[in-house]
Amino acid sequence: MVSERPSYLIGQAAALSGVTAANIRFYEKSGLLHAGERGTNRYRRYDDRDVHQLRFIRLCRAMDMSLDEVRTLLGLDLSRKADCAVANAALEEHIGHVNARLRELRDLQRDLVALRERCDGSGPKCRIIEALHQRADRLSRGRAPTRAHRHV
Amino acid sequence: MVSERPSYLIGQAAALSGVTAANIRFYEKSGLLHAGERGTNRYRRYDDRDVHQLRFIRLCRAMDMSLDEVRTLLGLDLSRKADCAVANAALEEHIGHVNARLRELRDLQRDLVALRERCDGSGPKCRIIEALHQRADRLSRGRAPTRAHRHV
DNA sequence: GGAAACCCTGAACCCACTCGAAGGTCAAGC
DNA sequence: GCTTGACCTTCGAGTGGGTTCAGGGTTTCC
Repeated sequence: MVSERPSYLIGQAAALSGVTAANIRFYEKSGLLHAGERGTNRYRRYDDRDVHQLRFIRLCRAMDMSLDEVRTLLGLDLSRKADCAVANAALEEHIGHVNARLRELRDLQRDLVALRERCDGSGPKCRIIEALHQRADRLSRGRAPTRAHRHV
Repeated sequence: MVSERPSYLIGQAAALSGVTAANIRFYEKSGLLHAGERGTNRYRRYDDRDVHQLRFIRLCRAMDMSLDEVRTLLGLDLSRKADCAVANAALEEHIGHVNARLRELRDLQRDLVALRERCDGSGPKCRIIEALHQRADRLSRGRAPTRAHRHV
């Protein structure tokens, strides 16, 4: 009896990696996961390296990288100097995105909490909505672009 | 000569509100903005209240509310006590979302910076990608749901 | 041999936009 | 009166990163 490398069906790979089966198929279609050979039935088969790769993708996604960024990282060769520089640059840029988003969210958070404290439930009008409308009026003066978000 | 209320074409309303013309049409189709009457040509016409409403929507969107949340707020009557409670609850929930997202991003930020400091450009392998892969392995032990994000 | 639990594909749907094509309207200038 | 160019109209499709569904095939267990 030959000891074979473990081979998983998509559901098992999903359970092991934390990526849903539907999403695994989606990643395959998107070129992030190589479409390996299938069994006699046409079921997909995965091994430990695939599961690792799925976890890697999940980690990057949890870090808010786009699938394009993940694709780039997956294509890098760890032992090449040039590729290391690429990874560095990608990371640097990504940290910039996250920082920007973090600043936005912190400002937003401050605004929201200030808003909440305006409404004590008494008074003839809802102060919250009133405040929002006043804010909208002030928005009129200094006009800014609608979309401030980057991909993160 | 009768003094008429100002009436804007969609492009002017866009310039005044900071919402693109295409987006204004989209909001109308989505039921956030009432489709008013049109002129003899079939051009949309807007007045100052419409522009205000657009700014209000833009503000809420900048606060990362979903269009559904904005629709709710727009449907509220400022002078009704019950509606004020609704606004309060919506805001409370929204603050919760933003807080959760903020926590995630802060953790992420810490991780990314720690990652960056691992790579000094020397050594035979890229430490960044290596570290990411190790992290992916550790991810294996404690499995978590793929999607941690809410709408914000 | 029948039911439950798994797998397959392809397509539709989600959100919040964004863009393009193809055509209608209007004011200014020659 | 005609052209030019800047507006406006509608409709349809595309984006990213998935999720869900319909309509099947396969495997496993009792």
